[in-house]
Amino acid sequence: MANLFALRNYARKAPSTLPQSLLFSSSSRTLTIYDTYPKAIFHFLVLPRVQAGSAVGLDDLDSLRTLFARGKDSARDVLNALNEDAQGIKREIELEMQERYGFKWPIWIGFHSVPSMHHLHLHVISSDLCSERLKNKKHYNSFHPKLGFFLHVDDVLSWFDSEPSYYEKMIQLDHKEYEKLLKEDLVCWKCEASMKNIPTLKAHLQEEWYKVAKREKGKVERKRKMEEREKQKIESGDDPSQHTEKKVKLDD
DNA sequence: GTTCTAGAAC
DNA sequence: GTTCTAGAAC
Repeated sequence: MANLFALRNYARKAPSTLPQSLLFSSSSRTLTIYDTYPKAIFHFLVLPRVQAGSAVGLDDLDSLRTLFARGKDSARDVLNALNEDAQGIKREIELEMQERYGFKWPIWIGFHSVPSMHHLHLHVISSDLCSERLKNKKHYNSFHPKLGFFLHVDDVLSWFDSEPSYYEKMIQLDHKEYEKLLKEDLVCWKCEASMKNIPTLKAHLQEEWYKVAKREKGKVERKRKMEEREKQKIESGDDPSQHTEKKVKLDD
């Protein structure tokens, strides 16, 4: 059985003491770990660290709810720090996508509205959702980008600049309401097709990702060929920019 | 959060 | 008969 307090224990230690197989990177405000049970090709968790002298303690960092309870300014400060480092992780994933696959695809950054482990954690996950570890409806629906259970970080940050009544409503994070969403029928987040069960959905997600891969690789290949043609034209003295000049003169 | 497994669904 | 889901875990 997984330890529900594992993330809290990671956050309270010096990042350098964590195993290399777990720690991806760290900053003064956060640490980023590999999700132990990744639900996509790339899946990281960004965790806030306790700041020396800060009024926000380990208990306040337990979840979005406890953080919001600590006050609006404190919450905004912690969430901005998480978001900044998550954006950096996203850029690193994109480099790795290019390196390993020759193209990149969307990455989602967000929180689960009802957390399953103690200590606040921001998911940075690639949109393929292709993973051996994605095994049931709850897993899938918790990352569905349009269902509502997965709270995109940009949306959460927008609460701070919205009407106070909306802010107060959103920070309630009614667990009962959000948990209902996990029971919803399986629908492909990309093409909206209904899926009768998990194995069918997984095969479909794989197909959707292959389609993206094929299209993106095609783009790269077409670009390469076009650049090659342009280069050959210039080398053979047939500079296309000269054509424009001649045309202009003819028009005179 | 996962693993295990009974019994529902096909 | 096999696949698949969903709830218990002492």
